[in-house]
Amino acid sequence: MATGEDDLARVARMLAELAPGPVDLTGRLFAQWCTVGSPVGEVYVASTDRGVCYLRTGESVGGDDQRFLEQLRDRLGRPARRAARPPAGVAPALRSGRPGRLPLDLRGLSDFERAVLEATARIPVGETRPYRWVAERIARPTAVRAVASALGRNPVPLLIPCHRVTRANGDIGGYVFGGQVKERLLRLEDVNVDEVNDLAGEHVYFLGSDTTNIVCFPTCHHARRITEPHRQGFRTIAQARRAGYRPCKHCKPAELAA
DNA sequence: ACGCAGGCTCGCT
DNA sequence: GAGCGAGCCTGCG
Repeated sequence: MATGEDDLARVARMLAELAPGPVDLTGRLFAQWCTVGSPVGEVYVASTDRGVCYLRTGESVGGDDQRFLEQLRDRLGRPARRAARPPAGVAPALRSGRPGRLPLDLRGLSDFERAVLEATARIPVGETRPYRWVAERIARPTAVRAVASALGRNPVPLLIPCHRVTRANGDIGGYVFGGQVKERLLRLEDVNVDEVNDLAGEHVYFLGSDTTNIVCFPTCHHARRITEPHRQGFRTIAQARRAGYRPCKHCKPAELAA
């Protein structure tokens, strides 16, 4: 619980920041929150004047406004007021699964955490990537578990699509809101979860086309267009390379060119 | 051969 | 500097 003194100090600092120009005081001092529909039911969304800063599903807080507000306070450390509507763009972003240029306020996170979230945000709707892929994209190829930890602290799930990051062995992996919600989200995005599982059962983690000699992650949009007779499965990228394939430039199943 | 549980390890906070 | 995993790997049954 923050004390009155903490709040006063905070207000003083914020007022100092305000000095330069005319602004909406209320917008600067208070975060705002409201609920909005999403593919997995009502979600609570909080935002500051800089963008969305926190999101929880109604389910995850038992539909209890107070529980959401406690969690928000832990994340934000400043007061929040209820708003009638979410910031512009939030509802479409949730509906489409594409945050696009929706402003997010990720202050308070480490550089590492922000890098993880930024890389994750680039995974297209309907596709998945392994934790290792995210680690490679942020130039920390061995920090796979730290990536997982960072995603576990994602303050804005759904908007930053951490549900699209799955385990290398084909398992769906964990999720803030539970594995079942993760799977539901992926199915709603038309990820063929069953096919991915079937392939993993045969230790196939990559798909290539023998007409183009390109290998992809199985959920890559390009992989899904490979016609049956030309589909080749691979267990590793090294194996695919030995067979004369190169990694897809869209899904980038291997960062290290060779 | 395969699914599973346990142990282990590695960066980050 | 210790603790902590939304993972990974291995060995067993």
